[in-house]
Amino acid sequence: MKPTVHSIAAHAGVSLATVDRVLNARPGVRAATRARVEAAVEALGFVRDVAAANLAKSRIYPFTFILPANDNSFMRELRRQVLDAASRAGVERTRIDIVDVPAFDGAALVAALQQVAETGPAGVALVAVDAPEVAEAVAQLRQSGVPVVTLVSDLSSTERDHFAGIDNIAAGRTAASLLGRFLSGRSGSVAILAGSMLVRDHRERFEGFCAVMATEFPSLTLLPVLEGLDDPLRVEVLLREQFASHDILGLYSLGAGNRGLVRALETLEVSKRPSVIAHELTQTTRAALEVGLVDAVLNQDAGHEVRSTIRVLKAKADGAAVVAAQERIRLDIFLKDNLP
Amino acid sequence: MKPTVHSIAAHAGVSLATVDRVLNARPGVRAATRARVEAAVEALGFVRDVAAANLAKSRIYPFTFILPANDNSFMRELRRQVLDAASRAGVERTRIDIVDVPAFDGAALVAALQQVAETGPAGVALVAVDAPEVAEAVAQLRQSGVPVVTLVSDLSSTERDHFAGIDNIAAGRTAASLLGRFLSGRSGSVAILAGSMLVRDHRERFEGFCAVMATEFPSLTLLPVLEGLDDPLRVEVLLREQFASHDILGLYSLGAGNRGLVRALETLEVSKRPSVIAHELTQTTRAALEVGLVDAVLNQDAGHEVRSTIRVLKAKADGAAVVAAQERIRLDIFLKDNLP
DNA sequence: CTGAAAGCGCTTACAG
DNA sequence: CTGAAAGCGCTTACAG
Repeated sequence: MKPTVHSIAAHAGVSLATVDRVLNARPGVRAATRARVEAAVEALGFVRDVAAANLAKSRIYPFTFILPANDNSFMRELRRQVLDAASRAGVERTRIDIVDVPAFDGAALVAALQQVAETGPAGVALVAVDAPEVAEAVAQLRQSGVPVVTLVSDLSSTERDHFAGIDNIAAGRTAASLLGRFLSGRSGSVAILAGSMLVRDHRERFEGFCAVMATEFPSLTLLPVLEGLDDPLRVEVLLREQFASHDILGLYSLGAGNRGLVRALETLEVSKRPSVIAHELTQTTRAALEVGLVDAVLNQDAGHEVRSTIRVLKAKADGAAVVAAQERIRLDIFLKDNLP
Repeated sequence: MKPTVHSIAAHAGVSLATVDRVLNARPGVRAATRARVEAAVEALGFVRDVAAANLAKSRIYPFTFILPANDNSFMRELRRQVLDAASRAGVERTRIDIVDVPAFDGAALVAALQQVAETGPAGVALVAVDAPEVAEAVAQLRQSGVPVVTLVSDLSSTERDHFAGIDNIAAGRTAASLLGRFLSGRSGSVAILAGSMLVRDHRERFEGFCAVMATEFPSLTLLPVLEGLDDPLRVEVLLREQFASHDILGLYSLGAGNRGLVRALETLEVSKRPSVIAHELTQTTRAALEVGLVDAVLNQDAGHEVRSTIRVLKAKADGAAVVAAQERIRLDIFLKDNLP
């Protein structure tokens, strides 16, 4: 028989209430009594049944997701996944609230964090803007005992409990490695299209991409980064200008706004189309893969990120262990041959 | 307030015991009474708290994994992951037993299935051998109400509740697509190394690979498949023979025994080494990726497969829904740049 | 500082 | 065919 609070109480010669006080580190237990209970826990190898505890507490975990009001496919998908999780909230004893903030706005994020703190959440997830004031607000939240998970885009500091997102440096390196091999041995120019160099995930992809290109594919020349601000129209204009002035062998689109990318590619004669690697599997990039306008799509699974965030927040709230491998967010690589 | 069995009992004017009988479809309830309870469930939108039910039942789910006693790295890893899950079994209310069977042996698998059925499991997972008698044994198990999940290698028939494994045709297609692009435009021979064409996953990878090669890379010629039986020694001998008689541009290793592959590759001068795609990230393939002997490794995450199997078996045992996207096993593509 | 009793939402004998 | 009561493993007022 697995030991229960009853076994512990009997073994330590105390009541259930006292066992509970010790197990939950509540005050008002004499040191000697506490020691007896702890000894019993140790001796019997007691491990508490979280489900039973939650039932007794009628516990539900109020979690808040702070999401940027960014209107691109990926963020819409992320939001959809959070709503999806919210719809399962009943079964999972969670309540999931979404708070919207303007994108790329550290001050707004800080304000949101402070406001959310008031509501006494059991955990908070946010798409971080990598700024010191945000790190500070997160640190305060954590000091008040609220676990915090960064989602998709991380903070530089270690001031969060967990990051649910991909390794963006590895993503950039992988893009370079694939593109370099697709262009094997050829010499020429490679275009790079980013959203904004102010966001950490874009910066990291860029960094990884350049590092591998420089060391492994010296015959390829990187053109200056185009900042498309994830805006399809702007992306299209920038690319068409670049296509007009350079022969492009390869292109790495490391941000969003890929509708503009596709439109620009379509203006090129087939023989002049570059090898292209883009990020995030959306309707647009999927269609582009299928017709061969894009060669590979690097993806992060928003559903996995959201479910993982919830599991981690729950575990942290309970002081329980996390299955690390389960929470690692993979870099998915899609060719037209392995689309889901 | 969420409705509970008490709300239902009150609404229907019956006792808790009767509510329970109806909810669990137990006999001994008059049709009219049953209807009243069902109406109450419907009216109040009741959904039962599985955790509370399991607590009341002191339920643990006895699951059995039937694993081939195949001594290769992947199967060892799969077994390790099952043991890992077994070590968390207490917390998850499961008990996990492993039954060993000889590899590639349908008759032994049938015998194991029948023997496991005797023990009254709440669910069974097996690495399937794709034979009619196995399908039949699985069908019988399911008819007795035991959910069955195939793991890694599937049955042709639909006689199982779920398959926890990758799409092997897509894997083969992806290998061809990558290899074809890595060799862009060049003409020459491509070698294919399989374990055994008797196993469904290897056959499917081969099929997908050939299909894409034929339609998209006609300048590459496929050499006849080498069957290495997942045995490193045999693999090495076969490959060295082939290297002696042909110039090889590319190589797809779709089975195991990759220690032999690496040894054979090492005998070639650097300039003569082919582009290589292999399966399953193991110590051997990881090291080969890192030194550049292998260009890409296609992988299935054994940990994910095992955890997914357990979630699905639990859900099936409870008649609950599965989060489909969560249970999809991805084809991981590893270059040396995105190793975990 | 400590304990007895009731309760979380469900199930299980047992009695009728 | 139906119900009252006890119990699963834990927590929570309340009383002392």
